[in-house]
Amino acid sequence: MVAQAPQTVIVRALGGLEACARCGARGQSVCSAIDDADLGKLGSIAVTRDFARGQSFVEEGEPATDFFNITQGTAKLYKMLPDGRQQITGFARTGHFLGLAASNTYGFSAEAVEPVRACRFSRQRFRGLMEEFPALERRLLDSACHELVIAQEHVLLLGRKTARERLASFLMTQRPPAAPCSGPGSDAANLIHLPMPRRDIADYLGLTIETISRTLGALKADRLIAVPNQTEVVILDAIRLQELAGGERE
Amino acid sequence: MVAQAPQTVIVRALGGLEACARCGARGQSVCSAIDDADLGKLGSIAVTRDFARGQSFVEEGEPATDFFNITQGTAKLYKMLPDGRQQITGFARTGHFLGLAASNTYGFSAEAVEPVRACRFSRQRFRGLMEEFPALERRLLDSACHELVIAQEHVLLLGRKTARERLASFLMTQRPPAAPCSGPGSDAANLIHLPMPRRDIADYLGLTIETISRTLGALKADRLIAVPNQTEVVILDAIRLQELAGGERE
DNA sequence: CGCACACTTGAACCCCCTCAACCCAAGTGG
DNA sequence: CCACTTGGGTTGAGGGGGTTCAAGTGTGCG
Repeated sequence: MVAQAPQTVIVRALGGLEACARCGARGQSVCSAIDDADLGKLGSIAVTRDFARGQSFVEEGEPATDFFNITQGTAKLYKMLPDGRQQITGFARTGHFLGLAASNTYGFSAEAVEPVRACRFSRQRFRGLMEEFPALERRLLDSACHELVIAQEHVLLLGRKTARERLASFLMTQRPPAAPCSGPGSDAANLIHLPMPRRDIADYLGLTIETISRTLGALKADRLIAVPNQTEVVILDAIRLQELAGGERE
Repeated sequence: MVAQAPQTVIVRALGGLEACARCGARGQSVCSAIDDADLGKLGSIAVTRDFARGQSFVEEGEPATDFFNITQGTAKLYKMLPDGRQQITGFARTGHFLGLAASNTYGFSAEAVEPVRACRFSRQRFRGLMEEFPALERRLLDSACHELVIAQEHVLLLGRKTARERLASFLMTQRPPAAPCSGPGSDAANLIHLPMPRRDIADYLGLTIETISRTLGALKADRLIAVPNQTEVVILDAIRLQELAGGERE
């Protein structure tokens, strides 16, 4: 059962003609495949929804009725085993397109790890739009290929990297995207915000929370990173951390 | 550098008009998106190649110039770390479409684990065909989504399953596809041929060859499987093996 | 026969897990 | 204002699943 937000949380089905044009996430998402003139058609089938931290909006095994596009916040995508073991397959941030599935049911669950705003599209209507705008389909294929590459990198991490290397890899991928205005030595690129708890980092890296804690401590002791508080990490030596992430034996 | 087959091994650029129509892999591959009348156009840009066991035909990091479609045999797709650690991301069999990449370089390597025959398509020309036949692009998107689901299942396996569960999962996925004529209790569905050596199974499951050997022995001792020879496994108790693969604690 | 190669088996080790205690900050209520 | 609770994070001690290292066992092939 997909958790439903209370009716009051439905933000707006209104303003379909403008919502998309004003959307800050547009440039980072598949929606940019549709140009301004036709944006109304996209807006008319989109419903904006807000999800509180901990709220889930896709459940593995349920009928795959909708696509989602994250416009704000972070969600975790995960699979579970019957005895409760959890594996997070990825974190979805602004611009991430969700809901591609091979069958008629979702193959994963999605839950907000910090407040999330997302556009929901009926699968059926979105498919209609794809027929009308081939560029949208092309963009979706690109997106799927990109996710495939990420997933294969994740497979390498889980299958062959040590705890230290996994954490280094994770931190490198969590670096904020380089702002075009900032120089290469910018500090901003080395400040990492971690909206998710240790439990989720562990479930993403195939480790336990204790190992996350200890390994963070070890990286800190080696002066590769600093940990000012629980939700932030500063990269002190990006070069060595990158080598570690890449699996170079030290 | 992509290993080149000797010139003599190029099978035929001839018969483009008929090769695809007679291709046994057509029904299982993306090529079925193109109907008989237009099949010549597909054939005209396809080159059939044979690769011997151990020969590699895609190298991680090299420019992604081609797509491949496996029409016979089995190839392993893998990534490597600088110190030689290897992680196999999947085995490509008949009908598997290869070469989707996010960037202009391949994100993985491919090597034949048994003699492979494949169709090679220039990326550029194949893109042209996609413009002409939207059904081909749709089919490719479906294929990418399917691979994504497989990859996420692989992530779950590597992140959270025990060696026993990993091997059980692997064996269940290696079962031959159910032949439509055979009944449900058919023995054929329980006879597994493993063309790849233990080393490759280990590198796929994130384990070592010793653990593969020992765990196969344990499953055999528990009467879940039989191992008549090195390349074959017989599933004796599909139900319990499936439970084990699914992560039910015993 | 003898070599090569893949696989199996055994013993010791180690990285990470498990279990448990502890810390700390943020409520909550009297 | 402080006692109490709660939940996330850290730290410590001990154990175990899988690795490592090493030897042994086929098995095909010249």
